[in-house]
Amino acid sequence: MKYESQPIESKWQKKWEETKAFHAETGGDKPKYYALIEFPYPSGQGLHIGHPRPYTALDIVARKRRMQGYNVLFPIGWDAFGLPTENYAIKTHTHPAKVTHDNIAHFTEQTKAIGFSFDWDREISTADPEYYKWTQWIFLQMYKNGLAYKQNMTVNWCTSCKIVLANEEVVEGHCERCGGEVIHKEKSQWMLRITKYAQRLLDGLDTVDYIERVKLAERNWIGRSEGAEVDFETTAGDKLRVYTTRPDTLFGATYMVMSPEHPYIKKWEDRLSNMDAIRAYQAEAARKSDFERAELDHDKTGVRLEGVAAFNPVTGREIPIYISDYVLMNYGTGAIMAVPAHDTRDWEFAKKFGLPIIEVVAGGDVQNEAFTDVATGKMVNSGFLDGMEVADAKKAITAYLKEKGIGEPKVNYKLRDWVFARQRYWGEPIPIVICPKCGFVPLSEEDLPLRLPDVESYEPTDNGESPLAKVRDWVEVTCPHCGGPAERETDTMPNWAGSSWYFLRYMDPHNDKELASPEAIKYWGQVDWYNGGMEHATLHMLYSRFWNMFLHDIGVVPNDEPYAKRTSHGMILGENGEKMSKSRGNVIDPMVVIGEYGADTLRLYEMFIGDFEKTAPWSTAAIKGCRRFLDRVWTLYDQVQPGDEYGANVHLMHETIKKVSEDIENMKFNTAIAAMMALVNDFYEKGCNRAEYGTLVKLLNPFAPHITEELWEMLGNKEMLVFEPWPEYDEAKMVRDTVELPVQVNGRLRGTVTLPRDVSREDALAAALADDRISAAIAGKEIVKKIVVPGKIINIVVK
RNA sequence: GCGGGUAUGGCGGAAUUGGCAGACGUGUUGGAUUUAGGUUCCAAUGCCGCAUGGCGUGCAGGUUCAAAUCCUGUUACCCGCACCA
Repeated sequence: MKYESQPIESKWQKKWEETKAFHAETGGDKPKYYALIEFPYPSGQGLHIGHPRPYTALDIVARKRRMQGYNVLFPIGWDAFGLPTENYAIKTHTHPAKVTHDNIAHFTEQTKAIGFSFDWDREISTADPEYYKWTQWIFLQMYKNGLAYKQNMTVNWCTSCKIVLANEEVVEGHCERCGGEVIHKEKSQWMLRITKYAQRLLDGLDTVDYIERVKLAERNWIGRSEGAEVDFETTAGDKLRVYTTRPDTLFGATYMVMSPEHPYIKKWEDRLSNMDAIRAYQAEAARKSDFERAELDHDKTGVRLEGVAAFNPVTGREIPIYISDYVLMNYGTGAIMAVPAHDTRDWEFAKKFGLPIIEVVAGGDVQNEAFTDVATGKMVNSGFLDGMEVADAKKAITAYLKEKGIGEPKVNYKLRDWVFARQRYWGEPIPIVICPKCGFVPLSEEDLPLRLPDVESYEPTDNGESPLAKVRDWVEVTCPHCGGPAERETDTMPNWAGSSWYFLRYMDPHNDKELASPEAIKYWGQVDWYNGGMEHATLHMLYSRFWNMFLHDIGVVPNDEPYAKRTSHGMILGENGEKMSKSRGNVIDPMVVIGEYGADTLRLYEMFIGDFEKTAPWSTAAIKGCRRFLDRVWTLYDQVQPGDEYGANVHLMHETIKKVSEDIENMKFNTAIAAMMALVNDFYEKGCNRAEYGTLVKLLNPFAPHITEELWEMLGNKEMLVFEPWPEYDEAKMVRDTVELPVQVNGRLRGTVTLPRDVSREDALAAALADDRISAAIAGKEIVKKIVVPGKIINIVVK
């Protein structure tokens, strides 16, 4: 009988669905296990060939855990709000809700065809009012706790999407989504105070099991630095405060630079004689996009303030003040002390403007290049710091500044507050009313969800207002506080909102009283294994950890950290090694692959394609090998001999069980499959019995669940394979009686000898010397050294 | 510029407490089956050489009985972040 994937796959998918084989009940005696994949954005293109890679990987883990006796939660849902859907809706004049509904239906059908063991009873969608009710609820709690605030600020404005972007969404001065140019714009925006959690987000990384590159990406993004804030007295009679990580170089500060947006410019207006030039520079800086700033690379520009200067607090010397756009208003204090001898940017600026460069750390040639090495070098030209190492000088100067009241130690973070508003329709409405009398008034919790109104047009407005602003009968409300006329907030939440807490909703998805019951939250606890793309290491991961920490603080969740373990998969590239895209014409459709080879082959190949963590090019040739392997497993059934215990293959059986079991835990899916292939090759050579074949079927089940269920049934089993116990191995049974030892002469392989496992060193050596090839290789030479590594190798050194 | 990663046959990739380099798959070649193609099966397959043998893990050194693996230097490519003081 020939292996035909299609009827087998339909049969078992139907059976799993009918018996609710993968439904997870909250509670019970079994230990719990929560495996999570990043829920997909249901785009119009349908499932991408990249989706099944991480899904299959965690499906393997989930299926193995069930066989190991765990109560497994492996849920699926839809990250349904977002811009592409809205843009498609505009283009086709279809309601985004309809577009989303259709896309989800399409994704569901495709996803189900691959045979993942998701609990479909827990399916969620972030665009469902029953879901976003709780997204809004969390926002209200943040508002009440002072973590949500509205502020007029410079924002990243995508000129193409007509939308404000978070810093995280700007890539090289361009919109992450559409590639349009991003410029700066003043706008009043809702913000979330993630910076308040900067240190906790950093410290928490020490308590979780994330792959190192994810931790690194998060640490770099948070960007903690230690230094000091120092006050410089000015000729205006006030003090200009700077932040520096190198207080040790204070004696070398020969000028100061303020950001063009620094408020002191307004304050000093009357004293400044060159306000025209200053204003012109400010206007120029404001107009510049991030992209233009990056393009200019390191060509420094600036204007000197005429009329106000500062005094170096340790030398007492008068030093000039400049404004320049290389100093950013939103980091530190918006002003710096410039030490050209020991900072590359300051050095470039000083060279261009002819400013003095004073060496304070010996070891470099500061007239030719800034010397920034802090590990070597001693302090010079620095008064009481002279002769000290940099590290000691830092401590000494910081203590001195504190004592004199001119500075103090300070920690800074690159992390910025989260711009939590989009001028778009297809997102969660922000549940706030703006009242002329009472200011911001949050909706009461009973009024949630605040539903999106039905509208005719979703076009963004040219002035940057949300399309919701045009829906007057929705916007105009009475103030919940004073009863007077008021308006709703018309901005919506960014689409990171819904995904920041979805792992909690899965625990109790149909609860209409709470975001999830305390019992469910307590039972499922942390996500045990969360896998997702590297591109989310700094965005989604930080946002959702932040929300979870907040929910922990207000007593909703028991754990500070939501994810116990985080791993990341590599992208699947086109056959030509380039990223898959329509324009490159190298797109592989997973549904076509399933039609040709079956879902089990697709799953197997995506796991076999290479190291799970690395990118891998698709190969139409190589996938055939996986289908061939399944054909061979299928055909082998007819040759199975009777036998309830492992027979001739007993050593290899235990070795393979160990290898597959461990490889799954270490995400080495490719070598797990290779081991099973080698086992099947061995079966074809030596034959196999029922016990051996049954174990192969079990080991292969998480990878290729349909064919293995069918074979399991053919073997006469009544129960589904899904809950069969995972095979166990015994190290003792892996030991063979004899070992084959390689024999080297002078480090070169000259032969092998087969010896009893526990042979003595002397006997092993004697056997090696008795070998014809070995004796020929050492003939007429003096043996200098004999090395015998038991069980590994023999090496004879001759001269 | 800073941070991280990678480099192994024609191709994807194995092998890391230093111990037979190239598992597994693909591709290729030859053979069997077949009217033929496809499928399946058998054999070979790192490179040079008829062969004994020699050479081989980006490159150049080093440590060691023994190095893809450790050390020093260097090159190329990929991915983050990017004027963060």
